[in-house]
Amino acid sequence: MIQGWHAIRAEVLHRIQTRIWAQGDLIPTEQALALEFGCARATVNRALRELALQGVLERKRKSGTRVAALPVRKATLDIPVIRHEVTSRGQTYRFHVLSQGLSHPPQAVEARLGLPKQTLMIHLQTLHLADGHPHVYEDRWLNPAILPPQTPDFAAISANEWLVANLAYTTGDIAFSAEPATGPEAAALNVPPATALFITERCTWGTDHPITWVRLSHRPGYRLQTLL
Amino acid sequence: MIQGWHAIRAEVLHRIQTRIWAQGDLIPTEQALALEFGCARATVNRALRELALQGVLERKRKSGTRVAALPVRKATLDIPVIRHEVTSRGQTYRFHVLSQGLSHPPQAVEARLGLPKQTLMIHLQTLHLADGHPHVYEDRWLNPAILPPQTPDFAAISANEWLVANLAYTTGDIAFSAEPATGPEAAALNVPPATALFITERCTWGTDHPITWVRLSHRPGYRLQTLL
DNA sequence: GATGGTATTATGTCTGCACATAATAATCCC
DNA sequence: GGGATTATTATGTGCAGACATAATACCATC
Repeated sequence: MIQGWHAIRAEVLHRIQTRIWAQGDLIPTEQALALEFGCARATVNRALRELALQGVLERKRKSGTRVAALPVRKATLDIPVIRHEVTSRGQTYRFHVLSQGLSHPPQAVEARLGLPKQTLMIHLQTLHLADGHPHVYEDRWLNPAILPPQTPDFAAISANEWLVANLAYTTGDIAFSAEPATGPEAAALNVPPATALFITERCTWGTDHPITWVRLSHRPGYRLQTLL
Repeated sequence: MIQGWHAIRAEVLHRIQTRIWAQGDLIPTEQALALEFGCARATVNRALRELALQGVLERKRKSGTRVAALPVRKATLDIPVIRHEVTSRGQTYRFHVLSQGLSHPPQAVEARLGLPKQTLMIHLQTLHLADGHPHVYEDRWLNPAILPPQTPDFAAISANEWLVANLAYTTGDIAFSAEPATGPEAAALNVPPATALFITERCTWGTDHPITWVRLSHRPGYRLQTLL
């Protein structure tokens, strides 16, 4: 006897893996499965919903549920605060603000954040260190409009942490790429120019205003990893 | 009057954003919220569960639900089949198998897949093209034990697609990094040696056997992007 | 005071039922 | 035949109530 939505999910997955239900096939209705498994429809629904979220099944009202034909696998990445990423590996964390100032961001940044031209923004360049070694070079543009009258001391608390602590829950997007180290990056990370660096680029918006654009250049050897 | 779990989720998020419930705070119990919103506890549960999945809330039995103090943002990436990635941008897709053979994988690959030493594996090197231009260079090791007696023709169907079509639903892990182009990569992608390349490395297991190890070297300029 | 059992509590899950909604199939009318 | 209307159907969501489970708080005992 199968019970619990976990078990049902497992059973359905099993039937897919063993091709009892092949890719593209329509599987029985929730009703039918509930009857077969001897449980309520809600329980079957819970299991199937989970699998649909994962990309294994495709569901449509009235049409029914089918096994995804060309499954787009979904991987979930955790984006931790840098300090956590470092200390969770048992390393000590420090950071230096390399430069801080008010200036006009490059056009690309303005455009990405949807700001009018010639907006003055806070420009921060920070080096994050793990066990004293360069770990990440951070290049950040920050919308001054979202800061309190008394600008926080970003030498004491990193901009990243100040933001997550003070602007809870924002939307945004994130992109990963590989790029050759520019001059400042190479100097900060202490690597030869044009070294292959893993780049994280993030844009963040609040409910009404753009907040920040940040580009993280990770030390060589950095890997972003997750389970499928 | 608030109704629907979507609305409840939005309301809770709003209260967090406006600091009615600050970070680290315990929020009211499902009971209490259900009473306040005039709905069933199950509905509140649905909304809170969703937010917990997203990393906004942390829930523990008996302790209650609290706003995540240092939120680990979770980003979901779609890992499409390469052909889809290309054609969905309106480009034409082709691929060439550069080499195919049976040999001993490097020790690192054996170890990652948990195979005994000196196992013979199928080694495939493939170049994927978008509009005729190199898009991804693929270096794959494939466990022959999982193939049918009659080895499929990987010149006709890419190994990637053959696998998703024939071995539905597997587990595995995936890692992203930046590395300088090696000789074969540079040659295949037609870029100077040591160019910064975005690398995807994936390991896949079936229920009992390891299946494949694959390393994808993306053309310069490639970005992996998602919403937060 | 330390230790181990017990009560309490908030979330996790399940059941059965109901209605809503979207998409398809069937039908009717011109 | 063609187009608009009406059923049908499978999933989406809701409710009220129940028991399970994990974690904590409390208390009795040694």
